[in-house]
Amino acid sequence: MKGRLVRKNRSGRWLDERRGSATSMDETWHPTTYRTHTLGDIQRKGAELVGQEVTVAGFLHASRGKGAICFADLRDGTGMTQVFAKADTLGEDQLSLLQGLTRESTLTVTGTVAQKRPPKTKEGEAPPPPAYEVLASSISVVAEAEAPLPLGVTDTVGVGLDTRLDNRFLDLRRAHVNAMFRLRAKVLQYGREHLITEGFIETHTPKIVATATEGGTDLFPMTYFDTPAFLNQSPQLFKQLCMSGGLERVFEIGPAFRAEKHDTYRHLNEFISFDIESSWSTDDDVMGVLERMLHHIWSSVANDAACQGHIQAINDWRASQDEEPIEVIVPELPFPRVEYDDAIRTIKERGGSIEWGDDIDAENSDLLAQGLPQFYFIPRWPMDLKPFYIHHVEGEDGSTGRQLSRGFDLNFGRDEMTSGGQREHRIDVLCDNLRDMDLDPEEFEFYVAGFRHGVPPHAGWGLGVERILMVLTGAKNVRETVLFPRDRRRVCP
RNA sequence: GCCCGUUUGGUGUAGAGGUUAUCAUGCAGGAUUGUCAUUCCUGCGACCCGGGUUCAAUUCCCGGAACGGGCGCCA
Repeated sequence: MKGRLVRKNRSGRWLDERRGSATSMDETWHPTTYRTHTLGDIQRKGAELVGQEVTVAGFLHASRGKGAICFADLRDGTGMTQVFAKADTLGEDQLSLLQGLTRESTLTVTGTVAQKRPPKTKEGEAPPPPAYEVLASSISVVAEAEAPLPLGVTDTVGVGLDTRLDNRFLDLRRAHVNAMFRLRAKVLQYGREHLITEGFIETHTPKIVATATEGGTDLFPMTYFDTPAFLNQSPQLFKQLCMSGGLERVFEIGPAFRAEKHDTYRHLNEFISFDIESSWSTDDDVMGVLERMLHHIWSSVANDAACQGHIQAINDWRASQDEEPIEVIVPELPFPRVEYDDAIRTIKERGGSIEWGDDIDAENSDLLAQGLPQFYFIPRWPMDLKPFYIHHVEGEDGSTGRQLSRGFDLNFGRDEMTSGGQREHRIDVLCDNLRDMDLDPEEFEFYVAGFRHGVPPHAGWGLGVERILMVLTGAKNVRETVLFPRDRRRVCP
């Protein structure tokens, strides 16, 4: 954070003039029809720009001064810059236009870059590092904002989540909210980057499907021309067909739809699933892929200057809400593995009410997570808790003598991040599994057929992108991590 | 699907069976200012809907709607 350009706000903290910086130093910036420089540029390259004429554009963040001069803070996705206006350089008409402009209006400003006069500081307090401003010679109002705003972008008052989501476009203009989605893009970028280095290729499978549920959840029905169809709950069956097709290692980042009427901090009816499938692999092999990928994401975020800016924006906000700052702690490899058998024993020892063969609910997960501050795997679940496509090895029995599976979960604290496993590639076992779970192999013919003419053993997993973002950003509600979340009640906007 | 809770200006809140309904933010107007989410003055703006109890309901009761939270299930 050396050399940050900061200033103080009313609560006495220094604000980062470059906060929300979108462009890393190594990215290439091309001027557009509307601007020669971003506002972040003015601060970063201010020293060399002094005296030069620039055109900048952005939202009117705040304006001060109704007399002979006016200070207008302009904000774009890369930072903030103050515009200084006085009648003798801007002209009476344009000055009063600027002074009367509503907050959040968009405008372009042409003027000369200058170093700001330093703010008054209390005795003994160090002045902030130099910052730069634009001395306006002309302005052009692009789109005036109606007042009052349904949600004050700079207001100190709190705003309910529902109000925020109803007016998401304004909510997104707030630095810490904007930062969330820039971080989201980075997480996907680094995840993708890692899988490509391990030889995975990106695929897309259909979201409109004819088959009924593969179990465990309800689907959204729809009409596909004259045929009944559904929105897919997971790319599972299709990525397995890719294995049969010899694509070897695939990944997919795409939407999944579940029609469950849940109403919790961690569920959505449309979410982004980050899936992989890998041939000639076991559950243990793909757990390795997962932990290496998460490690890469975390260490990359920790070493990315833009990400640090986003984290800082979130922490500035958290400080104003009296919340502890978040920290990017790179998880150690390998992640702990707590087999289901051991998990049940540990939960019982800690006073949890659970029996072998039960799913591990949220309360019991809290007990299990004690002493596990980071990600941890739970491998080797009972076969009858896992879907029909999960593989098992005869003779691998739990402490009660019941068949174990090659399915695993990855948790963080009480929350499940990932579900995965080695898949059943033996067609006879697969069909038995379907029948055991009261599913009709006939209905899954398109899938079962993929196992009839040779198939490699394979394994994979599906990771909830939103839940990973919650861990990274400290968001307490999954809706915070989605631009336009779809939950039980919300389909608009 | 089950359980619990909330609903007061644009936004976030305080509060009481009879109030001029609190505060902040915002908005409008004015004064001031090389300011720093400026400061000061003046003004504007609200009790979710329907029914009941009562002399009187925004306040109590019932129902509805919207929203929030927890559980189950999952990512």
